[in-house]
Amino acid sequence: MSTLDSTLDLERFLPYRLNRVAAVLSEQLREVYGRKFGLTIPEWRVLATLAQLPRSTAREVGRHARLHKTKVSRAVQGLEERRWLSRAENPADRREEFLSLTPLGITTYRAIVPDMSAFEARLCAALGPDDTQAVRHALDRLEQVLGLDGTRPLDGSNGP
Amino acid sequence: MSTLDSTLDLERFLPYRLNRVAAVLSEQLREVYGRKFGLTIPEWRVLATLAQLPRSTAREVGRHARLHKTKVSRAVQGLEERRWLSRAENPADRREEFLSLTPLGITTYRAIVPDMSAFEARLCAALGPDDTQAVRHALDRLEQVLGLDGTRPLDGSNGP
DNA sequence: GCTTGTTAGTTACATTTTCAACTGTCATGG
DNA sequence: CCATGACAGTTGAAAATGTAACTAACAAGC
Repeated sequence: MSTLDSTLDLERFLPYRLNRVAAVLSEQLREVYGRKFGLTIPEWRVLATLAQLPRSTAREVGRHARLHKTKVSRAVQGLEERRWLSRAENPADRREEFLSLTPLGITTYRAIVPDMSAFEARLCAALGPDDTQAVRHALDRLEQVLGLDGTRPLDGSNGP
Repeated sequence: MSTLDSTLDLERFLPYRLNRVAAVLSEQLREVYGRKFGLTIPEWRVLATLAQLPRSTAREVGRHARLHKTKVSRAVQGLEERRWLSRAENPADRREEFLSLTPLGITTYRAIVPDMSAFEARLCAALGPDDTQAVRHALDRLEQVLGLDGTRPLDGSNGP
């Protein structure tokens, strides 16, 4: 099949395949939280992260959600404008602020979650239980190898 | 661990995990073809696709590499400016052009491929043979479920 | 020939993302 | 105290991307 000995077949190249699959899923998901709730991807991630880890700082949110600090900063602004998030300066270190979802933000989040869960459930149903498990295992390993499993130093970004 | 019953744990959410893994790989790869050769992601994909399928049209490249036609158009412009690619109008249908890599383009491609292959080889080595196989299987299934395995109608984009 | 509809590819414009420089705060060491 | 350097977060300008409208070419029916 190769025209050249040194040809790389994109269709078999793991990073490319991963990316393509992730891009399709991302796009489909954006239908849910984007079209329906007017959220950008970083905004949704910040929302979801704060629902899970209330009173995080922007830096912590970025580290957890793997968002560059500028994305976090702008997402926080957007969420704050919509009154879905509030800030509280940390008196012990006035450089940083604790971020929390407002009741309105929590309500929005709760309205989104079932859609997201349903989306994942459909995906898993299509895969079937064995292959769902296989996908999870593959991700476990990839995360370990890439140092994404939490046991890692981490530079504070996910590609800026 | 959940603060709310209706909390979605991002760390366990498949689309999010896939995305994060893909983002890290992408970022690391861009070090190779980006920093070293000044290529954008679409440019690299067009280059790789044309190395594999010479004399494709822009549309064919886009379909194969899953790039929106605007990305293909701009990538082709960029590659042409660098004299890595040339166009030849199809006389049978003057709307489309056959795209080919120039000798210079092929040289560049051949200079990149070993880096890419080495990158993948390192990844697979870190995973070990069994888990590499597991990752490939997981991707096979995901591609099937998402209709990315070539057996699909396809709308000509990968998210524009 | 002359519609009408479709397709390949480009371009214009708005939104997003990136990158670097910046502000204000903390920590350390003189 | 007051450097010096590090760090949290913000901002502006440049680059990339997404969307839609556009041009030019084909194709089918009249």
